[in-house]
Amino acid sequence: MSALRPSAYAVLGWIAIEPMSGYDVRQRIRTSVGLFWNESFGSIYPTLQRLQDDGLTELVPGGDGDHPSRKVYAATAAGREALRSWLAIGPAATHSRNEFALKLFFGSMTDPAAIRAHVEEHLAEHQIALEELRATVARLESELGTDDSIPYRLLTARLGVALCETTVRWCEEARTTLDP
Amino acid sequence: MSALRPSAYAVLGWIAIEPMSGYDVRQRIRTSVGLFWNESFGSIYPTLQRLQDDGLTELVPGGDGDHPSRKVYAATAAGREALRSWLAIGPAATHSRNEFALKLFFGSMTDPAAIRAHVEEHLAEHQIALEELRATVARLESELGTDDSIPYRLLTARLGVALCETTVRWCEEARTTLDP
DNA sequence: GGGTGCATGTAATGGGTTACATGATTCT
DNA sequence: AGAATCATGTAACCCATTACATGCACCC
Repeated sequence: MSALRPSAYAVLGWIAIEPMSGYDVRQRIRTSVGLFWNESFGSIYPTLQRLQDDGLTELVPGGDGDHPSRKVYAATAAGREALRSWLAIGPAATHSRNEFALKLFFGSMTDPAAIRAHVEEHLAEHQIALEELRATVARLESELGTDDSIPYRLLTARLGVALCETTVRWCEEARTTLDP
Repeated sequence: MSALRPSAYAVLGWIAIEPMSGYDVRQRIRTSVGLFWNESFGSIYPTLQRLQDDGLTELVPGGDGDHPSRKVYAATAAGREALRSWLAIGPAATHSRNEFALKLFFGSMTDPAAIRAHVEEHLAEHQIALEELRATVARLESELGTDDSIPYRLLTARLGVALCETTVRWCEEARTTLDP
């Protein structure tokens, strides 16, 4: 029985906040910590199986019978305890694979117009992400006090906003610098 | 013959800037785009073999005979062309695995003191990274005009500085928010 | 002599992405 | 009726990390 990977805790964490399906977990990860973490279905469903086998989650009645294949998972006491101890140990170093930054770095070795286009695209993407994150922050602020998880989720969203704002500002400056 | 991965271009890119060894490539990646990309030896050496097989790099005399095992690679014309076209196509979406952000997000489910400790550690790491990046920016600014690659490397370093500054600021605010 | 840094490489493991496969439901 | 969304799952492939293995050089 090998140790659970961070991916497993990303899934378990959401289930511990609120019982939900694998499909839901994916949506939630995308729209909450999506900037910092993501999981594909091909990872989530096997992970869910593993969590079940280890007794960290359990199936609960799915509410409505609209989607018969839908399976709703909840965290067990053992699951919450596993999560608690994993969260307490120091996080592994972040390793990102930012292809945009890589291509920018080697930008002198291709067409300048191509790099300018990459910057524009990067800007557009981050402007969209920024709007979404700001909406998330506003929503979480209004939900303060309703759930213990909100303050932490808010902090994370605010980090996302701050990083996106910085990226957007940098893109706008870079656009000027790279202007032909 | 499958397509080259981004990793291969990260290696090839540095070799195209200046002929160097696999060991050098690793150092350069760490101290330049390290915040956005990293490669381990276990990835670099096989990649180098692959680049050789594809005729994108070639071995050149190593300069001094101090380290007889040292192999210095240079980019061929074909290598530069492969790099040029890869750089021009739109970068794939960034996917980061930021375990710190993940643990913060689920922070309500563990000891608050543990999360505060994570924030302190995150702050310390980014303060160090920030100093290094500022030194890099200063060095690159002094080297402007000596090489075509400098302006792009400078832009990348400035993005790193901006993101680190934002992270440091966020940590300092979070420290206050999480104060017991 | 010992520790650190330079230098190259291999092998195994493991896990995540991608693509594939299927089917129900809701909305236009 | 068709498109989009909800929903679960499998299989293969790939590749990156990790650990292992080796040896020289330099400095204290």
